[in-house]
Amino acid sequence: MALEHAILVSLLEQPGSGYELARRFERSIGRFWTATHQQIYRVLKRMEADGWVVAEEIGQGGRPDKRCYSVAASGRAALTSWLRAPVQPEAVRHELAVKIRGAAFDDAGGRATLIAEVERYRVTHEATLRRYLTGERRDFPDTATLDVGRRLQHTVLRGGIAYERMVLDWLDDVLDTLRGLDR
Amino acid sequence: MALEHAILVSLLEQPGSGYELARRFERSIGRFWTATHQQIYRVLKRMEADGWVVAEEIGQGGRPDKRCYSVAASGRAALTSWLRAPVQPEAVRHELAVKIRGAAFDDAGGRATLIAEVERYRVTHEATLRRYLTGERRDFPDTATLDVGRRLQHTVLRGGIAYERMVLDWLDDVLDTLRGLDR
DNA sequence: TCTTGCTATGCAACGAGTTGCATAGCAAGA
DNA sequence: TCTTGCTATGCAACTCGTTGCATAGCAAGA
Repeated sequence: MALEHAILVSLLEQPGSGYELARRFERSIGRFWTATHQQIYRVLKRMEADGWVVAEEIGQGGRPDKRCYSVAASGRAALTSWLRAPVQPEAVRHELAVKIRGAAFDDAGGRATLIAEVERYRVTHEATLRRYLTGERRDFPDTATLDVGRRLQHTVLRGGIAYERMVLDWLDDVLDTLRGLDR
Repeated sequence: MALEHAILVSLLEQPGSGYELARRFERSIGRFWTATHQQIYRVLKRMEADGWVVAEEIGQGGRPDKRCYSVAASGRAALTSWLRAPVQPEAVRHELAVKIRGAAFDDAGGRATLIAEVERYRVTHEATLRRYLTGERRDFPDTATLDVGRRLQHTVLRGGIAYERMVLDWLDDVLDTLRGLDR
């Protein structure tokens, strides 16, 4: 029941179409709330029916019309009351941790495969960290002069950076452990 | 499609009933894969129908029978092939991050409420970290003499500890930022 | 020219996860 | 004695999320 709220925040930061939202979820918002375009379109429909957002039809000659959404008063009210409600505890789903414990029940060959997978996984997290750091330099060059919204965005990004650094350190630990088992 | 595999790992570490599994998911496994008892019972039924696990009925005089599950050969084979398959990228869902960015669209009163929420949230993560550290001292006192399974369990626990420490540091950062906005 | 890929939206079917409720006996404490 | 809480399992209804597919025109490069 929270994709609505992520969409409201994104639309308040910048109105846009379902397609544009889907791309933002791949980049910015999707760092901490993933969603596919099908999900976004479906939820936008419901939000429009509930009067949380309003759409402006934009014809584009030939192509399907683009529906540019922005937040209505009742959507903003819904967001406010959600913002003030208690934070729910996270539902953790960490597949890799399950696989690592499962590695006790595989043989050395299987563990070698897992080591290769962890290395690949590590590369993607390295790339994510680099992307975050590049974005930080680009979007938040001067910390002193930021408005409220930008300061909050920067704090969330710092959280992403801290997370990626922690993951990379832990993956090194995991690789050491896995390599130590069959040697 | 992955709760099955978390259950297989847990049953290989120690056979048990649906109820016992549910309690393990609250404590140990649930640190990185949450599941309710309803989900676990339903999936166990399916796994039994597929021949992945076998149940031993244990009458207990009066109470409903306890069904003690253990992993069958085909379940173990299914786990092995899953262990060797590529690790899926995590689907991140971090409600608090959405609320922090949303705080730009609330007033000082709303942000004060959020600060109180973040403080409460921080207390729960402090408690989690303490629980992990206590468990580490209890279950892994002597690192040198551990078998394969225990070493892997310890590595996963170290990941949990690193995660909680990172979260606590970040929450301090978040609190500083939020408090700085309306002062 | 042909193919690939991008913008832009959407349906249908399925699988995963949540919530509320129900049963039922035993044990411990107020 | 009465209530609360634990062990132990489960159904039904619902919402959330994923996967596969479909349309349709334009732009860029092989």
